[in-house]
Amino acid sequence: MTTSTPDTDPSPGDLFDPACPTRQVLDRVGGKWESMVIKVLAVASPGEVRFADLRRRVPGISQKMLSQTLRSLERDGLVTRRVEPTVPPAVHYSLTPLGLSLDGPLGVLRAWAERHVLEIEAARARYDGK
Amino acid sequence: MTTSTPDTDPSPGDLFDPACPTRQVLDRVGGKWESMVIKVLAVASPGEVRFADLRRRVPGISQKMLSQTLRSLERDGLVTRRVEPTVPPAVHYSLTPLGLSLDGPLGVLRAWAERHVLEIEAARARYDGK
DNA sequence: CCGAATCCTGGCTGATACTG
DNA sequence: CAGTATCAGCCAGGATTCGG
Repeated sequence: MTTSTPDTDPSPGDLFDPACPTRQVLDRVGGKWESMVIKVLAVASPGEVRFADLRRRVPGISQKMLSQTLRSLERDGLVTRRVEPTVPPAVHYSLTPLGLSLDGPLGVLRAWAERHVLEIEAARARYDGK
Repeated sequence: MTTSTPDTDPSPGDLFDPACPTRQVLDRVGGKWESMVIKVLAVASPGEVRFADLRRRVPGISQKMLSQTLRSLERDGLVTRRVEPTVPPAVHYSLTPLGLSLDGPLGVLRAWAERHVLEIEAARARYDGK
């Protein structure tokens, strides 16, 4: 309680800023496919993965969503796209150092999720039961 | 599958399971307001916060979204709801131990976001510029 | 093989108004 | 004060088709 007085104003303002870093990252990673693509690329890292391979490794994703996801990740500097000028063209994707560094924090979240998922499901069942 | 052979089959299958723990957590935390509410409650922890206070501390949220967010967090056992039988009624919210434990992993993500947001924005500007 | 373009739908979200 | 109900708009996401 030196200067901060949580009772009056904890001022966690950064989180509410439209340009808040956490907000931006959550918007990115919180999507339906982003985390899966990142994980697949992280597992393959530092190797590259072709579009069709990627699609096979992410069951259920459509071409559209895979393209879209990859483009947004590329835009944010998390993924590198390399086109091989053959016919038909072969496109390879890989994680940038930045993208790879994100896998750590995601891993922490994954670990938490796996450790507590049973409690969550139990709480959910309890809540729904009443 | 005891030996890991990332080249042939990394089998990250758990992530693709509809009941995948990470998926569930991301679906929860990835929402627009969940992370903010959790952070505000974590800052106040172990104290309680009233509905109106909460609303004041999450600028821009509507009553509807706050109610909805709190209910989903309560359902998953992350938040406790305590009703004081006065007139008018006063409702207090607080983080459960489970909810508080989630603030750690979220903190890791926040730290990563703050450390790398400039790189992301730079990459974005670069990508959009071309 | 890669991915862009189009159409379409369900769910999330916000604004407003109402109840206890 | 706390919460619900209703209506309307937007956008992520899926299916399909076409192009390079």
